[in-house]
Amino acid sequence: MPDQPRESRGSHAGNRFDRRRARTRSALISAARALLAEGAAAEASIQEIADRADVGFGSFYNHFESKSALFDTAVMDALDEYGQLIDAVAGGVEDPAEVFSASVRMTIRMMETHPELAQVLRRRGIEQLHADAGLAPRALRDIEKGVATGRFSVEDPRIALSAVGGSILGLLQLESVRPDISGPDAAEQLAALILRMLGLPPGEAREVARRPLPLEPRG
Amino acid sequence: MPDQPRESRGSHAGNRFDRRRARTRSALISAARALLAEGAAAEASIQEIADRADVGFGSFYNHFESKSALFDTAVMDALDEYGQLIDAVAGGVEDPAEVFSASVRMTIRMMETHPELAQVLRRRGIEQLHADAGLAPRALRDIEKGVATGRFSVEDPRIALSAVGGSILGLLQLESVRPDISGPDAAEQLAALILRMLGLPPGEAREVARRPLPLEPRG
DNA sequence: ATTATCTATAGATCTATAGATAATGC
DNA sequence: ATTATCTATAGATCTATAGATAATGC
Repeated sequence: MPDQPRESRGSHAGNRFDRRRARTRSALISAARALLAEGAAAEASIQEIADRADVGFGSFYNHFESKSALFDTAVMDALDEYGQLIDAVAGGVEDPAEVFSASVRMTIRMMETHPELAQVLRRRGIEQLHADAGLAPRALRDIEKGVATGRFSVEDPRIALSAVGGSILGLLQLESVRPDISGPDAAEQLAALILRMLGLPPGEAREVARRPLPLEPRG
Repeated sequence: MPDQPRESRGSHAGNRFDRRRARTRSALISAARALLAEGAAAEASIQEIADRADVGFGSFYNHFESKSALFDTAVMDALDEYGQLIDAVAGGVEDPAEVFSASVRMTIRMMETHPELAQVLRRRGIEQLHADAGLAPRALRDIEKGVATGRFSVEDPRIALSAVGGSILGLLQLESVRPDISGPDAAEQLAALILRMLGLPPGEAREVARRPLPLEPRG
């Protein structure tokens, strides 16, 4: 079991020991994220990870019990960051249709604005599609809200969540293998498809999908 | 490089040598498929795979150059079988909307009728979503056909394919983590959502999604 | 005689840990 | 004095191959 610092605080709190510790840990997570994004995670040895992080080999075990523990943490870390980016764009929006539209467009554009994050999402997102924490519960809540207000029309919101989330990951995959298909246009098309799926009339779906984004993505 | 049999024919053709060879190869692929379905593929050693296949360790190298070559083959093999099952159900259907409806419902029900196949599809399907062979080109063709006849309304058929395929994988994932959500009802709901996404009016989407399947799945 | 399979093993990793070193706290 | 990091390494895999064995062809 990795040692715990005497007091656990935010990453930049504590004394110099704590900060150094946090830096090492963060370097390992960053290296793991990069490997995840490259698809090289499965083959990477702990030695390679430590080298990438520019950290002594033994330090690994100060922070993680095993490789898979590190990669699990790195996935959660990436999805947390993803959630924050989405919140920054869609957080204050009232209309559930616009929330989804903005989230979808933002996510697809991440292939260019945040490529590493987008690759992690593409490769590992489906496993987290129904997690009890993170983005999924909020998306579910937004679907239910849309149903309650009559804007959406779906029977089981969890099924709709699966379909919405899966279709986003599908387009990330497409853009990943066909780099010629990309950019705002593909994102708007998908947003319109998803809004139709959720029950908006085609014309309205299209209109919402083309509204200006509430905030440009901030990196 | 694994040796080639003197003549390559179908799996049951040739002399007894060829058949024995084919049996060993097939046992390795089956073991790999089972491991893929269990999610244990990443950690499995060649020794474990050979043991599962009830095959001598060295035989592995008669057939595959590496573990990943075997797993790649096993994924293709599973998706081929998947394609055949889908063809059996949707092959003779004319209406593209009904083709998708039947394919979707059949795929979701595979969680019960063909669990191993469904798990492989769930874990590896997204990588094959835009392959040049297999199911993807046929689905793309059906989308284009639907657009040409006015039944579907989408801008870029490849984006629609991503969304359709991804949403199916999303529901497979949901059923995998929440076994209480399953069965024909979930499958019909997703089929209706997908048809709406492709441009059918909600009432019609629902009607098509509930038509009797052209053929019951045959195992 | 030919070919695939099987057994045994050398050599190459790779993981986990022990102990030394460096950085910081008090 | 305390704590994290780093270096070195023992022991445990794991892969790939060589050579023996078993099955089949002709």
